[in-house]
Amino acid sequence: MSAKKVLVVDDEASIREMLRLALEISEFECLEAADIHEAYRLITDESPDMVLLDWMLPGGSGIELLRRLKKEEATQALPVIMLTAKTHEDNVVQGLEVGADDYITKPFAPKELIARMKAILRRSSSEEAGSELRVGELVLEIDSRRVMLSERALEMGPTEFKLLHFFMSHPERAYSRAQLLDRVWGANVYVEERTVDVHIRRLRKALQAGDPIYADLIQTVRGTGYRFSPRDLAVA
Amino acid sequence: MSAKKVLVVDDEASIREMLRLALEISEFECLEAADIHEAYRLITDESPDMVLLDWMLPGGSGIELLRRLKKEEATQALPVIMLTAKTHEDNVVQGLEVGADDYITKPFAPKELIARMKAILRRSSSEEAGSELRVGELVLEIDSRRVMLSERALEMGPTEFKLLHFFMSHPERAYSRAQLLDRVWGANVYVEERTVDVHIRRLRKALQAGDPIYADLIQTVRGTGYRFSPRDLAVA
DNA sequence: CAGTAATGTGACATTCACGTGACAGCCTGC
DNA sequence: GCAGGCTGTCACGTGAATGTCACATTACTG
Repeated sequence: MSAKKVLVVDDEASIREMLRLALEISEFECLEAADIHEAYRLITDESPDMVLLDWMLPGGSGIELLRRLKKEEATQALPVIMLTAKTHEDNVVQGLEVGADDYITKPFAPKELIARMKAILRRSSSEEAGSELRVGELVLEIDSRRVMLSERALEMGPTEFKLLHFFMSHPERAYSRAQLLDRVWGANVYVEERTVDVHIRRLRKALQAGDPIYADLIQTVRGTGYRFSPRDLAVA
Repeated sequence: MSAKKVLVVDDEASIREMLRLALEISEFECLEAADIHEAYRLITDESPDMVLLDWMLPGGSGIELLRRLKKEEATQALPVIMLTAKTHEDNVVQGLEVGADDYITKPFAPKELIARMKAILRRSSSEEAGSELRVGELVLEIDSRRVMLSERALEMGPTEFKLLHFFMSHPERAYSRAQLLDRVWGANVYVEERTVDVHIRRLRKALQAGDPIYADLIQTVRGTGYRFSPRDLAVA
């Protein structure tokens, strides 16, 4: 994998310097911009893989840039992490609503930032893989929001679809109920953990209706949670 | 989730005391060391989940310990937060280069320290993902929570999995039943020491089901406890 | 070689996690 | 309004996992 380009947008030179250091240690290529105008130029000229964006910037707050990026087709998919000194929930919510992929409050540990960046890059690179996910005869069509099994459509609710989508994007890995709630239902939603069980049940039922073998794709990991395992399908 | 063990390394008793207080309020288990030698002993004996390390220490500065920890395979992944009174960029950079996960300058708010600790633990526990432990044909897949032996999955309960995980992370070393209870079951859990024997038995049985040779990986050290010894596998 | 302490092992009761069906509230569209 | 799909929660049943014991077996001691 070639080095990823990261654009740092912050008006304080010392912070840019610190980030450059941290990024280069982790083998990212680093671009810097001190204001929105410069940032926008670099984005179009250099097409970085990710943007680290300060909330407060001269010549317009960072969120304006974010809004602009998300409005334009070409830059919509560009991952953005907001950097903010503020901890108020409002800002976080506002940032995420406009489309930031993550936010991190100053001061932060460089390593944590790097970790989040990697997580986001991993996600975005695996998600652009076509508009459908496939496991054996099972095909999840993201755009049409349909699931096909051996040419026949499977019936399932929106939650089961999202759950299956998540599982198919993250195979061979056990997730706790809490993690699933977080990733599928979304954070700051409170529902009982056992609710996951019920939706797992519904999803299994839907898969089973298509082909009994495929229900075994979703395995229970006792004491932990669930796992989607195409690997064991071939064996069976 | 069992309480995380944190080792505090500082020569000033008052600071250790303060940290112990803060940590215990936040439900961390706290170990203390006043010098590098003691710190190193505790790290190998108690294998804490994280180290808070003072920069200036008698008998060698903290950074020397850090360097040592990062050089050795067994302790490389152990998260370290540097505590320092100095604010010079140099030190920070030096600390991060050697591999500290974060640094924090005195005086600091306990709350901030705790917050950073949690952030780092969250990361390290999820970053352990993707990795796997391997001994010969035996592969412990951490993120999928499975144990494979010669491509076939082994059946075992959660406790046996944790036990094996611990053993594979700490090979060639004998542990007493008390130590195993502490590490695998978690501190402040009271069960009979002989219970360990039973789970050892179950684990051996699971390994044996895969390949009889592999049951010998777990050796009895009479009068002491048990040892996981891949070394003797090749010999046999 | 007997005696004793330490460990192996099978069985068992209990606890606990999970599967499952039922149901009430909530939307949405008719 | 009501019909129907979707959701979250609960209660109940079941089987797995756990901890403990009793007894068998093995290793040390003198």
